[in-house]
Parts: sequence; structure tokens; C-alpha cells
Amino acid sequence: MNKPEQLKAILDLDRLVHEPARLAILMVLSSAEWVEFKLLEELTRLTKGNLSSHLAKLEDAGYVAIHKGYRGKIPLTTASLTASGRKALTEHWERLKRAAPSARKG
Amino acid sequence: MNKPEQLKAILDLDRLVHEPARLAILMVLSSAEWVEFKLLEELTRLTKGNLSSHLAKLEDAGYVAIHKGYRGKIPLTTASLTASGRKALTEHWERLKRAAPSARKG
DNA sequence: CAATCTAGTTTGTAATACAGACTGATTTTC
DNA sequence: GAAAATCAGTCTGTATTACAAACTAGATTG
Repeated sequence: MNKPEQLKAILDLDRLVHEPARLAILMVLSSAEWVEFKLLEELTRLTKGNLSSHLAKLEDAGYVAIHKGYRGKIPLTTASLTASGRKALTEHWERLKRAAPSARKG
Repeated sequence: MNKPEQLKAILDLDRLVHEPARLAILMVLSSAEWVEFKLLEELTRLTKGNLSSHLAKLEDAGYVAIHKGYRGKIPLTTASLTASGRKALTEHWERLKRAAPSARKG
């Protein structure tokens, strides 16, 4: 069982990634190169405002790159996972795996 | 990969359980019948105040039972997982498993 | 009996998530 | 071609929430 390690894994979780809304965002981003704001909004079920502020936080942390351009004459915001973001996400899942009840040392 | 189900699992997470401090508490409780306040404080690295309020929330949710007694003449608070709490914890880990990147349908 | 220790709660604060209001441009409608 | 509606996001205010410092209550010690 290894409780102490499980606990340590939980206590070490990156809260920026852990928050469900942001975890959902990162998971979507991990599966495509660039994702449009609109699509993120639909997939994550977040409101625009909420999504916008979560993206800003992820950008501040360097986990996500935001690109602002236009489709024709209409603003188009797209987001992409940075290398650092991908690493944070991977490590997050690894911590969770270590924390999970069935976790055992290989 | 099954993205939609992964996302749904993430969005359905029980935030009461998801919060790392409380997840740590619940994990400790899941491994013993009754756990003393002091021990919880040490294992989870929470301050007394913080631990106290998280326990109160878990108790309000019916996930944890709190027993207040005495050891000799000194107050002794112990906590225990309820059936409902154990179920919530189990389901939480199952959701996380479904949400994890490597998750596949059996 | 004053000081200190133990065990835990209450309270105040700082951070955070969230949604509604807003901005500014574009397209549609009459 | 002005008014209304829509689109794509951001900004702002509010309500939660986590957190730790200060506090309470009694027990023990010098």
C-alpha cells in the first residue's frame, strides 16, 4: 500500500493543473496541436468568461500558448500546450497514479 | 482514447473529494477504522485550523464521522470514514482512472 | 497559583472560480 | 443604410473556499 508515498503524491499535486476546469482544458489541448476558443468552450462546458480566465492562468504559468489572430475579419483565439505544459500534465497523471489506492511499487 | 468520456469524468469529479487536503484526509481514513486528530494533522501536514475545517466539511457531507471523547481528561477527537464517504472516495478514483490519458475501454 | 502545554475551534483574510455585464466589430434585416 | 442581432472574447463583481493566526477551555507543572 505504501501510504506515505501515496500521501506525498497527493500533497505534491500541482493545483494549477489539478483544478478540474483546467485539467479538462489541458486534456483537450494534449490531443491536438491548436484548439480554437470556441471548441474549448463547448468541450469543457465552461462559460466564456471562466474559460478566458483559466486560459490566462495557464498562459501565465507557461503551460499554454495563446495565439490571437483572425478568421477572415473575425477574431480567432487558439490555444496550444507548451512543452512545459505537456510535462506538467504528464507529471500530474503520474502523481495521481502513485496516489491511487491500488498503486504499488513496480 | 475516447476523449468525450475522459472529459466527462473530469467534469463530474466531486470537488469535495478532489481538493488535495481532503483527498489526503480521506486516504488516511480509508486505511484505518478510527484516526486521531493529532495523527491526521501530522500525516496530512495541515494546520489544526485547516484540518478542523476540512473535517467539518467532510462531516457535513456525511463522508466522515467525528467522535469527540477523552483520553483520560484530555479531549480526543477521532474521525472515521462513513460508508458514504468510502463510496465517494472509491468513485472518485474510478473517475480519475477513466479520465487518465491511458484509459481505455475494457 | 501563575505559567505553560494540549487539543481543537473560531475568525479574519487572501485567493480563486464563476457568471453576468460589457466591448468592439460584423453581419443581417427592414 | 440605420437598427438590431450576432460573434468572439475580456473585464468586473460576487460568492466560495482554503488557509493560518488568534483564541478557548481545560490539564499539568514548577
